[in-house]
Amino acid sequence: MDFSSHHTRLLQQLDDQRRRDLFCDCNILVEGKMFKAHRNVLFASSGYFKMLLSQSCKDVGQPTTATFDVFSADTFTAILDYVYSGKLPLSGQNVIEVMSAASYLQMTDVINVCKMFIKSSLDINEKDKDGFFSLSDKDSGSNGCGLYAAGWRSENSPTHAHEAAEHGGFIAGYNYPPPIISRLQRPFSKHSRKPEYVRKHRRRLMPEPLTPASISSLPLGDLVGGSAECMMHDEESRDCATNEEESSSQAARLGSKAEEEDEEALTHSWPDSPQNVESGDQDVMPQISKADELYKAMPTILGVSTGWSEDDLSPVRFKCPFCTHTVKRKADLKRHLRCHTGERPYPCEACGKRFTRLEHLRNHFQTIHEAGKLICRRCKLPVTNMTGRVIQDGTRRYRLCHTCLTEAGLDNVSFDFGDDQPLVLPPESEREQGWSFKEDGREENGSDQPESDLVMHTVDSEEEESKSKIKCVAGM
DNA sequence: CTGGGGACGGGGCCC
DNA sequence: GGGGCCCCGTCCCCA
Repeated sequence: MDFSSHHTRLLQQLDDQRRRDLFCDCNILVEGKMFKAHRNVLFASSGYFKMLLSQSCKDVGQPTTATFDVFSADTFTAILDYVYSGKLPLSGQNVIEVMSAASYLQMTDVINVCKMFIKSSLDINEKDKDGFFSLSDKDSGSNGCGLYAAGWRSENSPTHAHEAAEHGGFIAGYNYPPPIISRLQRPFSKHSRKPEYVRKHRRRLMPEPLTPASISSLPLGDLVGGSAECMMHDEESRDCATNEEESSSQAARLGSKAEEEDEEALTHSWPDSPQNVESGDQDVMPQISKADELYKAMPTILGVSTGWSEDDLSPVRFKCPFCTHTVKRKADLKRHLRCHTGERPYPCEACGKRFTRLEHLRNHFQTIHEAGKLICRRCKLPVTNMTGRVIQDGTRRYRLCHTCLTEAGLDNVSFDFGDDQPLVLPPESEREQGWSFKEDGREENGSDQPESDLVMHTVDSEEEESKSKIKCVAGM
């Protein structure tokens, strides 16, 4: 007896009943469009509905009606289809809104799949050596469109994979329970005006990108608007190309890898794109480069012809797929993408704080840990080693003039910061744990050879001090 | 409560 | 393309 297909058939039956409006006891009104569903199915699929239906459980005999205005009917259609089929039709155009809606509805597995879709589309995550799922053009047919399946996955779910292949997409399988998303990336940028929540809490959020809960609290328009606009030139991508063999193999690999890596991946950085992405949007990006691989993996990042203008003689600008921002250079786009991915490849060895750029790290280190500013922190007057001293306060260093030292009662304290006395770094466990970034296959965080190993150089004379620079042993 | 300053993020652009 | 510099905007802290 084939037990493994039982739940599949059961789900198909329920889906059939839903489509025929049989035994539906829950009405969901989205943007004026009425959806019928079974409350027990919704209850089991969504934390939101679980709460909603729990509160209205006394009225079991009466149909429950829920109204949503925070996402579109199309989005809810995709989600409802997923609930009743385990297959999630994702594309670059709907993934953000689906993820946002899933966050609102507290459907963690859907969020996971969306997150993986985005991550794979970005292809920033290091291509796993043993074949971790990556949505390259080759996989997705240069369209960023895939058919994901999550949940209800049997141990050997060839049915889904096969169906996905038939749909021209591919399958991402999950086993229940899906891992809890701990972090998501911020799909905002300076130019797609950040929601008030993000702007107000940016500093607090920076070490940890948005959580699903926080995303759900964000205005949907901010999530959707930029994305939708950015995907406008993705018309040709609507046709999901097929690659059955790849789809199946990817699905199989993903099924085994996704669950164990998902949580980790969320807290990891998204290192640079893989080296072996093959096909791409050759019409737009004929050159093969590291950045191209990223763009190929996210085919909506394309050169956008904006025409010639007085201010900009360059006929092509590169458009961010997550916001309306365009840049002249691909390298600038690559840099810009970090503000969406949350990638922070440059950790401060002193305090663990991570930065998107080496220059930011350098500035931070010089300012915070190297007492690089030759001004008295207290009176703001210029200070030299002759007129003041360096004070070490934890991992912070700053300068005080002799006057302020006296006033602070620190004039008799010995501050002997010789060259042989490096900044005392906090234990690894106490440092801020953020992204663990890999580049060129080298572990950075917690490894013996970090990418940017900052070495403190304390000098005596100003002349030497001016020469004192942060030494980035590797990567510089 | 408010204004100033520090720290930081991000864009433009040069080398 | 990467590194770096400059500039500006935002947020937070503190007086």
